[in-house]
Amino acid sequence: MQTVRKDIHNSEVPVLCQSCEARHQGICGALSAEQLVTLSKQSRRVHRSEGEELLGDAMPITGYANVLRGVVKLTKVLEDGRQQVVGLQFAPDLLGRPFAQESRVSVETASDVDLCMIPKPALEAMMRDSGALEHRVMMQALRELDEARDWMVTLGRKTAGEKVASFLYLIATHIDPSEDEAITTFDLPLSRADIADFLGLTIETVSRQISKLKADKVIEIANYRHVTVRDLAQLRLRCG
Amino acid sequence: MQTVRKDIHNSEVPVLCQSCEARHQGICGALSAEQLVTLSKQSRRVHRSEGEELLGDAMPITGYANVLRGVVKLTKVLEDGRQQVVGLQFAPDLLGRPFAQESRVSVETASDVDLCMIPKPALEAMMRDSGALEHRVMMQALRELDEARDWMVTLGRKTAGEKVASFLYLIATHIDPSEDEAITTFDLPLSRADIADFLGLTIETVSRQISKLKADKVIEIANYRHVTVRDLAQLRLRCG
DNA sequence: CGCGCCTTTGACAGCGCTCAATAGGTGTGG
DNA sequence: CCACACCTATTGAGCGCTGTCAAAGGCGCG
Repeated sequence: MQTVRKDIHNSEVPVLCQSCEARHQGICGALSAEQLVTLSKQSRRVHRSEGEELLGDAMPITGYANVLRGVVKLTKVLEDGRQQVVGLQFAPDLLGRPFAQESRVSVETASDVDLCMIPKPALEAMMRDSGALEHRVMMQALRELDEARDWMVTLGRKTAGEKVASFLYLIATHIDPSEDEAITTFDLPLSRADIADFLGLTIETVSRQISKLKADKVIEIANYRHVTVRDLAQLRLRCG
Repeated sequence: MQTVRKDIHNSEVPVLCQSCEARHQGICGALSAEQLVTLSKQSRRVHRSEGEELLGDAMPITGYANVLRGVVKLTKVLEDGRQQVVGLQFAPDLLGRPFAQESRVSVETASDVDLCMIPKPALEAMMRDSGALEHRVMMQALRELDEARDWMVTLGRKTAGEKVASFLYLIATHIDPSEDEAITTFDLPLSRADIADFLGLTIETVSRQISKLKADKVIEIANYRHVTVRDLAQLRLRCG
């Protein structure tokens, strides 16, 4: 006769969560089946198309959301309109600045995305109950801090060529959360304008640098968006 | 007869901690007198002079430290020597990337500093016991993340003049943790080289922009380091 | 097929970097 | 007390990278 461990028995895991990535690598991995049921009752999956604003800067935060598929960008804008992308969120990241009353960034979809929306009180109550959950949220915040600091070096000290190479390398290593290694062919989840705002450049400079990488046979590009990395080592080298 | 609340009765607070800023605004504010005693037994106050390296990049982390006075800079270096300051820590910030095995930044004193060193196992054990402590550490990490993202806008989208104004404004509002408002006269805690590495500029450009602010009567400078802000509104305006 | 949007490419200008010389402040020794 | 050295900061000249402005090319969609 087979032993059944309660916490992984699928009949106790909400249908919504059964094939969900956030339950493994994401924050829901810190929850028991029981907690998962409680949380899933208040959550709902939604789809958002490319270019939608999920939350504006200085808007009150009403909830959190797990990214299940796609890419979400966090941006800040200066008064005169200059824009900077300050973060990219991939599955299974949690969206939403924990414990903040209002957003300090604008949150927009960079591609089509699937989200699992969680009301703010629901997740925060569960964080108070479960140290393990709060710990996992903290670990994500710390990882985001590491990534932000890595990117500050790129923004402050790299040339345009190095910035574009760094961006392509980042996407190659982050686009598919299930892969540990970099993948060498993928669709860019960002427009040239978004890439420029992420790198602190203009679209023209981004375009020129991409063309140079193409001319140097480091990458190939079809239909503006579909990238094949022909020489990953060379791309890595050009990151500075 | 006076009521004595145990948790604030000074005779129970370790001597080391009695006049310590970290006990109020810093992470130690989350601790009971009893926990404070436990932690203080394993901690020690130390002084470090300007320009000392506290921890190298990729070095194993042996402990945490509260900044009690002075400024500490976190830097990253590219292989060819280009350097970027990715964070500044003022009192009563906690130094040390929580739960990391090794450092991802180089930690150096930017000025003379006083620190309260805490062994890694001691603080982490107490975080496991005290959700309130872990929560406070998390809140600091989230604040640092907010600050890093603010700075990404400065690095990616501001002109040299705006960068220097932003730096001076940051120092005016952060140098003295006891002041809520910006203070208008202070000593720069960073050399021109450090400022340049923080702003992603060269020392020459930093110098030129400071001279311009001086010529425009926005600030005055004595002895290279002592700054008086003559027109704070104008300085704010020039931050972009 | 024609229109609109995104991207690419080109010409030119300007901001910030590089290289170099000068100025100012600090510390030491005569 | 001053002369000198050393270090940091300032100032200047020239150039190159990246931004600006403009036009053309490519893809999707009606």
